[in-house]
This record gives sequence, C-alpha cells and structure tokens, in this order.
Amino acid sequence: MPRHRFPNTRDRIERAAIELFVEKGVDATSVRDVARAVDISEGALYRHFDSKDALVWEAFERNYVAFASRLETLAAAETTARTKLAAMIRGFCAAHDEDPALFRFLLFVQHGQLNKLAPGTPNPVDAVRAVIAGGIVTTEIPPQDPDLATAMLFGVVLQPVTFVAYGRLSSSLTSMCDRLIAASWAAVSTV
Amino acid sequence: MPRHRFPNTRDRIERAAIELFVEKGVDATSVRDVARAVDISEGALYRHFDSKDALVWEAFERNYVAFASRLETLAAAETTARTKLAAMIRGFCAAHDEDPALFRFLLFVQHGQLNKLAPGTPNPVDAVRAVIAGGIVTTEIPPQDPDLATAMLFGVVLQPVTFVAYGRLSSSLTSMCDRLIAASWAAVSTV
Amino acid sequence: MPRHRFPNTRDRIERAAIELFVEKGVDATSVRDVARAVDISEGALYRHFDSKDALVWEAFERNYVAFASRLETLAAAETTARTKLAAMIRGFCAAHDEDPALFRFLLFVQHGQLNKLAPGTPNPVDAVRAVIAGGIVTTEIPPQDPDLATAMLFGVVLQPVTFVAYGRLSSSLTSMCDRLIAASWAAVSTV
Amino acid sequence: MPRHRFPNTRDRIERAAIELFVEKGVDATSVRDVARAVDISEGALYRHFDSKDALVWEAFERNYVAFASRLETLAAAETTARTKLAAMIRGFCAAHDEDPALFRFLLFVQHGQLNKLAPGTPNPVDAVRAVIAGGIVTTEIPPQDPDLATAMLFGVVLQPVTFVAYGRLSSSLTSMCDRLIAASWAAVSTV
DNA sequence: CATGAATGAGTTTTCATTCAT
DNA sequence: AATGAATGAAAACTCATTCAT
Repeated sequence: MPRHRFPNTRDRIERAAIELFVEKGVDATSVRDVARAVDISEGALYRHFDSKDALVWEAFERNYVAFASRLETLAAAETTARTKLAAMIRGFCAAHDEDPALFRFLLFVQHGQLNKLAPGTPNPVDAVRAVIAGGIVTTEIPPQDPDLATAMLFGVVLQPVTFVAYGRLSSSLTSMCDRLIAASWAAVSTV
Repeated sequence: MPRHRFPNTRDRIERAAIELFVEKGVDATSVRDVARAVDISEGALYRHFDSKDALVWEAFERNYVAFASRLETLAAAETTARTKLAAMIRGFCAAHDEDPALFRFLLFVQHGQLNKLAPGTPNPVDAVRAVIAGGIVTTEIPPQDPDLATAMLFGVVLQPVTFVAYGRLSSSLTSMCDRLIAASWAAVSTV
Repeated sequence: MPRHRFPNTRDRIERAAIELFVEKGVDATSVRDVARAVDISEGALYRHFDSKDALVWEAFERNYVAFASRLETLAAAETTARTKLAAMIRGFCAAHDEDPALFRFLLFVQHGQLNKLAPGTPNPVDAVRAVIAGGIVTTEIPPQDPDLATAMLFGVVLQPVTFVAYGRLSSSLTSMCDRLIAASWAAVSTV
Repeated sequence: MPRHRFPNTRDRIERAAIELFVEKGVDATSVRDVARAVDISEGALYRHFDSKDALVWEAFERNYVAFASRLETLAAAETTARTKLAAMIRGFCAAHDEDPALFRFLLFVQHGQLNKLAPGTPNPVDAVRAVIAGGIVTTEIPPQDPDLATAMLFGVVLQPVTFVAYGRLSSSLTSMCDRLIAASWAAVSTV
C-alpha cells in the first residue's frame, strides 16, 4: 500500500536529493539545489521534510534498512556460510547495478550514519558479520576476528564501486560478481 | 626535510586543517574553524594560503605524493610482486598508525581528488597497480583485469581503516598487517 | 449574547489566538500555531479571518469595546466620582480574574492599538478619564491634569497585574481590590 | 575607561537597536533593519554580537543594571523611606527625560526579561521593594504586602510614561515628578 | 606577518497567504 | 467549510574573502 499512487512530491524530492548528494556531497548540496531539481519552491520542500537533516536521514534510513533486509532474505535462502556470502555479494552487485546512485549514497556518502541507527536495526554490516561469525562457529571459516573479516569482505566488494565511480572500472558490478565472490571467500579463508 | 626545524605557522595551519577536515569534513570546516585551532586571525591565514581550496589542495597533494613515493621506495627494495605488495601494505599500515588523521585525509576525505593530479604524478593507486600489472606479466599473478585487482587490494587494506574509525576494530593497523597481506594476496591470486 | 450556544470554530480560533498571543506575543505566534491549537488547517483559518492582522484586530476590538461598555455600565450605576471609580476598579479586578488571558491581551499585549480605534469608540481609558474629569468639575477631586490622574489610576490597577503575570503576586486581583481602590483614590486626591 | 575612544560600531549598533526595538518591537525589528540603521552589512553586525538574542540581552542587561545601581545610589544618599522613594522617583523621571527610548526599552519592551537576570543582580524592582520593606519595618509605611506596594508605586510612575508615548501626556516626566512622588506616597501609605 | 572589521552572496528555515480539490 | 500542497518573500545566520592599519 504505497502512500500515493504515482510518484509523489515527497518521493521525487528524495530521489533528486540522493542524486545530488552522490554527485556533489551532502554539504555541498543546498536545499535550493534540491528544490530546483524537483521544480518546486524551497518552502514547499519543508512541507515534506522537517529539515535538510531530516531529508538526509530519511533518505538514508529507509533505503538502508530495506537493503539490509534484502541481504538477509538472500542469505536466509542458503544453507552454508559460503553460499550465504555469495548470495549476499550477488545482492550487492545487483543493488549497485539497479541503482548506482542509491547504492553509493547508502554505502559511501552516508555510511558514517550507520552508528546513528537504533541498535538492533537491520543493516548490511551486521548482516554480513552474522554470517561470517556463524561460519566461524561451524568451522566453515577459520577462526579469526569476525569484524576484521567483515571489513575485508566489504572492502573487496565496495572498493571496486569507487573505481567504477571514478571511471577506472566499467560500470557493471554484476559482470565482476563471480570474481568478487571468489576473492572475498579467499580473503576470508586465508588466515 | 622540513622547511624549518620548529613547526612554522604554515605547517601548523595545514596540520590543524587536516585534523578538522577528517573530523568534520572539508565543507563543514570553515576557515574560521581552522584559524581558531591555530590561534591566528582569519586574515592571517590568507598570508599562507591563497584560498580555502588552495589549503585543501596543498595539504592533499604534497602529502599524497610523498606517501606514493614512500610506497614506491618500499616496493623498489623488493624483487617479486608478492614481496613488493607485502612491503607496500606494510607501508600503508605504518603510515596509518603513524598519523591516522593524515592517512584518512589522504585516502578517504580527499581520495576523490586523485584524478585532479597532473597525469603521471606518483600516487598510491598507480604504484600498487604497477606492481600488480608487472606480476601478471611475470605470471606471478594470474591473468586478470589489473584495475579490478588493484581495487580489491585497496579494499582489503582500506576498509578496515573505516572500521577502526567507527570503533568496530581496535586502532592499530600494524597489528593486523600480516593478515591483510595474506588476504590481499589470496584475493588477487584467486581468479 | 453568544452567536451560538456552543463555541463555533471562529470563537475557538479567537480564543486560542488570544491565549497564544499572551503567552508568546503576537509576532511570535504564527498562523500555524493558532491553527494547530484549534486543530484545523491553516487554510481553514482564512475562512474565518481575512488575515492574521484581521484576527488580531477583531479579537482586540470586540472584547475591548465590550469591556469598556461594561465599565461604563458599572460607573453609570453609581452617583459620585469616588463610587464610580471604585465600581470600575472592581470591574477591572473581576474581568482579570474571570479571564486573565483576555485581560492581559486587551490591556497589555494590544493596548498600543487603542489609538487605532475609531474616535469616539468606547474604551476603558476614556471611560475612566470621563469620570475623573467629571469629579474635578464637581470638586470631588482636586483640580489637576485629568490625563495624568487617569494614568496614575491605571498604573495602580494594572501594574499589579504584571506582577501577577511574573509570579511576584498571587493570582487573584479581586483579593487586592479594596486596596487598589483606596490607593487609587489616594493617588488621585493627593495633589 | 570606555572600551573605545569614540562611538564605536558596537555602541552604534546597540543604540540603533534600542531605538528600533522601542519603535517597532523586538520581534518586528529585523537584523537587517538594525544593520541598515547603522549603515553596515548584516554580516558585520555578527562580528559584534553573537545573535539577535545576544544583542537584545546585552542591550538590556548592562543598561538595566546600571539604572538599578543609579537608583540604589540615590536611595543610599537619603535616610528615611519617604525621602529614599522620592529620590528614586526623581531618578526615574530624570532617566526617562534623558533618554526616553532607553527608558522605555528597559522598563516596557524588555521588562519581562527581569526574571532572566542572575538572582541577586541589582534591578530597579528589588531596589524599590527593599526601601518599601525597610519602611514597613521602621513603621514609616503601614504594614502591608511589600510586593503589592512596589507594584503600585511602579504603576504610578510608569503608566504616565505610556501615556507620554501615546501622546496623551506631554513628554517631560520631570515636570510631573513632584506629583508622582506625592501620589506614590499616598498610594503606599493608604491601606 | 598579523589583525580585526567589513562585505555580499549564500545558507537553512519560517511565514502569511493562496488555491485546486 | 475544510484540506494540504504550494509559493515567494523575508528571517537569522554563516562564510570565504578583502583590506586598511
């Protein structure tokens, strides 16, 4: 049951904001920039969001939690740590290729907001970490600091995205996905 | 080779700026913030830097190139791709632990400036990429896209730094260094 | 003689506005504040008042004139200047205690509007002044500037209200009423 | 030892602000209005005051406390409650006639700020109240609530100022001063 | 070299008011 | 009557930069 039938102003604002935030950064994007992109007045924007901060936060939180849930669902459909991680990495690649701007907003522009989420809220970092920690328990993955393993896996998957963003890699993450899965598993398994 | 034996005003400005840039972001750091941190007037700052942009750029470029040279020197002292990469990763870890603020400024806050460097200027990305490309030529490293391999290696090394920054990992990168070397090599070798 | 037996929207708006105006001041009270207090939309408020200024003015004028008439009626029932003034001061005290917010709105928040009333419109200042001027003519009150005498009487009666508002005096004016009457008469008689 | 030799910008801002605040009210006076009156930019004003609130507060506090001290000095030079009060009322009248705008700013526009002063700070209300309370102790003044007596005295003295402001009385308070003294004493003595 | 006052454009936000539904 | 989205002007405030001293 969507809030409105067709792309409403609120969603259009959020969308334009995400694109500008990724392009220029949050601080360098003014409320005026966003309003212009949506072709409404600045005042009208405040009917839909209490403040610029609220706009940033709401654009982040909803999508971030949704992405985490998506990852969790993908993992739940698999049985081993290895296949769970593979499914999740495929989820990262698919999400990136479906909507690179949103992906970069969530994982780069606003990733520092992660610790502002209410504790226990689903998030991609904890989703991956839980699978890795589980894999260590079942000995599928050698004993090690699960946080470090999580960091390395994120690095293998996300750093190529920044190379894409700066034109050093071509834009489809999916096309590299098998490689990212293999490399991630190797990184996590080699202690 | 410092310009003066004791920190001069210019260096104190650059130092304070880097710390503020890392803490709050470049846009959110005002010239006033920097001047206050150094306890000089705003006007005085302009005796040393033409503009805020110039301050940001000079703080970035000099240190970034110096770091790249350091990495290249470390690599040059080794003979195989594997030992070159290991030495460079040790260089990353050492640089981070010596000066985390500078490291994060160069590799995160301003990494997007990389493509504003004059082509051919030494930089860490090309330094690593060159070794990987060489290793592929000598068959030490399996054939693959050297940019993707470079991205993955950077990811393995840098992502843990962001986990350190957000308190998810303890602060010494050096203590994880051997692990990062092994994991990087595994990631790069597993195609 | 209320327009309707139960408070209609217009009256509820006026009432809420008066309370907010007294609490925060007219300028600091937004149309939105008023609309929220009455739980209607901002647009709806404009069905009942042409503008914020009109709301302020109508809330003032009607009640101010009504209060003046009430004072005049009280005075008319007495025969001497002294008893007329006493009756009017009792009227002030009763009006305050019945509805302190309205009283303060009329006599403090908007008292500066007094000179915007059409000349000849009944108002408390002229009501009191007329009795004092009459008392001077009949020699009940010693000869003096009737405006100054009016000012002093108003001061004796109204200043305690501000002390009540700031918590320096307890809230019932009626309980001090005899004292105010005696003091006013003394002030006006001592030349 | 003034802060600067000649009328400096800070003082000119404060002065212009007081006049505008009295004329239009604090809320209705914008920072732009003040800056224009002093013929500086809005930004420049913020070099001298942290905020509009700070401007209002600093303009109030310093002058209010100075006025209170002046009253206390006048009272201290007299020996009886009656002569102390007379001296203070002369002080009110003189202060008004010297600078009506400042007087009205302190005693009307911002009088509600009184309870934001740090407890124990000299202020006109407490100065008058102390003399009245003392007079009750020495039986110069009949037993009564000293707060009510203070309120009435303030009323007798201040209400004529509002009548001056609205053109109902001529502008010199000093010319009415003996009358105000007599009336105040009568009001306070008649219980 | 350094200061501190000044500027003007820009920021986020609020507000009274309008109007299609 | 009522709503809620929209507007445009104005509010308070910040900022990079300049310049006389």
